[in-house]
Amino acid sequence: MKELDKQYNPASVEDGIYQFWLDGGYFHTKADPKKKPYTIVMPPPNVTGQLHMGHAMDNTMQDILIRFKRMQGFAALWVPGTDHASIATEAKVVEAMRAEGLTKDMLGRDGFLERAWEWKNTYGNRITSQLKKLGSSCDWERERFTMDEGCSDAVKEVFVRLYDKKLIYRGNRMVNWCPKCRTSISDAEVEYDEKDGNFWHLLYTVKETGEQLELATTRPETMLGDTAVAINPEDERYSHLHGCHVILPLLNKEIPIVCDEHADMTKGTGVVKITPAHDPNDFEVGNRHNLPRVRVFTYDGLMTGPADKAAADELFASGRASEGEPEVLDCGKYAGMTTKEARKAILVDLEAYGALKSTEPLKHDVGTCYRCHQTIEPMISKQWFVRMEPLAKPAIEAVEDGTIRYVPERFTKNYLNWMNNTRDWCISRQLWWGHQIPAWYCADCGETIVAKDAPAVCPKCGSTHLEQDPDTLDTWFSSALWPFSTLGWPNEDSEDLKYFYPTNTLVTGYDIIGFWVSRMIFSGLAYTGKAPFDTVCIHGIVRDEQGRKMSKSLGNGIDPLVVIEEFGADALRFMLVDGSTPGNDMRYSDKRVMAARNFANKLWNATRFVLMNLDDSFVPGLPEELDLSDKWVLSTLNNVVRDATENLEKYEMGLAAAKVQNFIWDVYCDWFIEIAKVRLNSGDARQADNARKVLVYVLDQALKLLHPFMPFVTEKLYQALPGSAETIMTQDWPVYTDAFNFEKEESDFEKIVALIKAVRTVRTDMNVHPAKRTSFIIETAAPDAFASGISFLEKFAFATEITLVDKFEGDTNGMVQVITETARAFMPLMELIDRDKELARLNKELEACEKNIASISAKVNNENFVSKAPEKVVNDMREKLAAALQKKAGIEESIAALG
RNA sequence: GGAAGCAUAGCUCAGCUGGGAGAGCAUCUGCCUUACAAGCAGAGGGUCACAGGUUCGAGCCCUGUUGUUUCCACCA
Repeated sequence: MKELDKQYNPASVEDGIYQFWLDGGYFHTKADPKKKPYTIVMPPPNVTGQLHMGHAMDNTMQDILIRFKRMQGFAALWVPGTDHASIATEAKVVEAMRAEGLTKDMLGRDGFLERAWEWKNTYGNRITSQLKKLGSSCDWERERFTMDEGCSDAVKEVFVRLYDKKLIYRGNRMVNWCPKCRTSISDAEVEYDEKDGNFWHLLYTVKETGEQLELATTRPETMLGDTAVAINPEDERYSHLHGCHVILPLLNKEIPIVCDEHADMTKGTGVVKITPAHDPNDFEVGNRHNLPRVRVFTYDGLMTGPADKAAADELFASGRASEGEPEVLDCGKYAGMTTKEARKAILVDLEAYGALKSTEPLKHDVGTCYRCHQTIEPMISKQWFVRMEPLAKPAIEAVEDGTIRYVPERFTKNYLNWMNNTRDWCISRQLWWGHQIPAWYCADCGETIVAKDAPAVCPKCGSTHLEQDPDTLDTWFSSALWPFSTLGWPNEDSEDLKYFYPTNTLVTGYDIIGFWVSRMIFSGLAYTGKAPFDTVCIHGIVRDEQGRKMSKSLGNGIDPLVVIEEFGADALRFMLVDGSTPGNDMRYSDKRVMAARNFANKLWNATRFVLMNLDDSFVPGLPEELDLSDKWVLSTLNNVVRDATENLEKYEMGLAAAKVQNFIWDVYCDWFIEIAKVRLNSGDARQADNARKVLVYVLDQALKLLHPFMPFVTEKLYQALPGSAETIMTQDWPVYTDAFNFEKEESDFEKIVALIKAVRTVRTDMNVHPAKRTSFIIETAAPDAFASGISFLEKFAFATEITLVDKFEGDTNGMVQVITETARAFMPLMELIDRDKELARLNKELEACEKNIASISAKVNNENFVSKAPEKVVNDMREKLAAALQKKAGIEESIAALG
């Protein structure tokens, strides 16, 4: 038999095993009419990314499910791929260029894209090669990229379809603008950080009455763009001002006082300044009251100046300004300042003007860009939007009617909340890296043409002066299509699409339900007519040992690759699921990785032991006769098979892992192997062979149960077993069978175990050295059970000869007595201990036993309990009472004998 | 402002449709027992956050309170 090292060294075998799997093509799955499909699409990591603990957990869970289903006989497909991550990647490429003194403008679009693709080709495989280290059994032959040809085609197809249905439109709307990334971002991409700020109380003079109207703002620099102040129509304090005007300080410009619900009477003075071009709420107010929109910031986050104004004026003069285009103010002395500088300067001037009443410190949340954490500026900008309302409706229904199920269920609410409140989705980005919007504008007649391919001439005027929209689409626009764009859509005839779609399980973190999950759901329903998956399995995030989020800025991230290198991928994987609950966050812990590593080593050594006991003549299979321990271990295994399978089917991976581990360590290693040694060393060749057969059989099954969790070590060990196939990956998942349902033997064996444990406890208590063995007399009402376990008792209870009696009548003098619920053992050990101590021990046991009896009888004697509790519960309780009474009697007799 | 999660042993966490509180780590005591010291055999350690309620019976269900984390919305 093959020799194994004394310690398992994962680093030396994992890469080889992974290569073996790749070479064997075991990850590749094709449409197979004989099998049922099971499909997972991997949430595509960013090409810019490096594997972090979140990926490790996410992919471990997916791999567990895929390996489990594959072994169950499904055509299990796991589609891997990467996301182009427009903003993140573009930022990285720009950064790399800056090091060479280059800018985007210097390279131009084509030159920049060339660089970006180069970058992608160089670094884009990093994350996928890292996923391989983890053991991910994805079908790499189907690896996709959101900007590959197929995905790009799907994107264009969707864009054109939505445009034709008027579900995509272009217009001047309020968007979140990141001046640093120089692009719009969607509402979902804005993160709110709490920052220290001020509440500045300003005074605007009412033109008609001359009174000073007080209002408060956190952003005084926007006042140059104010085109009204609002009061609530119900507010009696200001009813006399309806129809009046105020003089905007610094600009000395007359702007109206308007009545609008937006002005909240309970807040501040109830007066609010209205800047339609730079605040989402003010934008709405502006629309309601037809207020002019005056833009005072440039798209770089500077105050607008004469050139900006001139450009805008020219646009208006040309008659080409689109509807809703804002006017631009020349901010004069503030022009060119950053908003921060402008704020300072304006405050100084307001104070000098007498318009600054007071300053009040205030902590408030400021919207920042999720990528660069620059403060975002709400700006009016001409962008493309997806009309969400009609798309959201079916997506809500699909979850409400159970077509799609969230696990754990509570995330349904999270999703529905998102879907019910979603606003139109801004999908255009002022970036170059991504899917360029398939819209062309006619330079001659202004016509917009939306098509998958570039039109040769303008269909309206025949002009050839067509220019494609320079913007690209939000990254999530393409990842929303991922479950079907990766399977061949929009080609409806695609075999893969027909067979593998809809997919089954989506595994992802709760943090991207809004970003991604919801968009896949409405997209799948809208374009394929089908929900893209039936189950969304949501997991939490991995935190550091102190419970903090792992983040770059804290520098507390733990590199999974380093952990894998030291402890093995299996250990990391096991740690990430063992003892975890679906949807809950978990903490990374070195100690727990080590515990998992130790478990792998334990399994390794158990297998080593089994193999050491085999020779070339060994024939695997179950023996014809099974002894008590065989039946016990098979029965226990059988239960674990049933329970772990059930757990996996319910996505309870943590429970499944714990049960399998418990079986392997506590049942198989600690008891069955030890017990099998009796037969192995008995000198009885037939008995020894029986033991070998059961050892190998159970080990084989256990390896299969553990394989989804710890693929590497189980593969390595499986291959070392005699009679094993070439890989464990494609072996049948163990199934529950009535043939192994040995309830009686299980219970008999447990009686013996109870006695052994009791004897061990007493001996440890009394400091009896293991080498000291004694004869044994066992008094029991269940002699059959103990008779078949004599050899076990000899070994584990340190017995020399064992006598079984119904009732021990001999001299108990000098006997230590060990009492369980089903037996009473007498061991001549008295010379080793002191009688008073022994008496104290027995009395203590008696006390515990009596306490136990009291609590059980309280129940059994309670008429309400007996009449209302289920019969089984009552019977169980009665049995427990009987057993406890028996034990008590035993202890009492022992005490009497001593006394 | 709305919603959700969490609170169980010293630490980190499990605990199924309600039926006598569990694991790992840590601690203490013995063991180099022929697979494994990354191990083996034992032991100690819990008012299941608090207060009510439902129930024969509550860690689990309901209400409230406190602490904590997160998501969404708002923030003139």
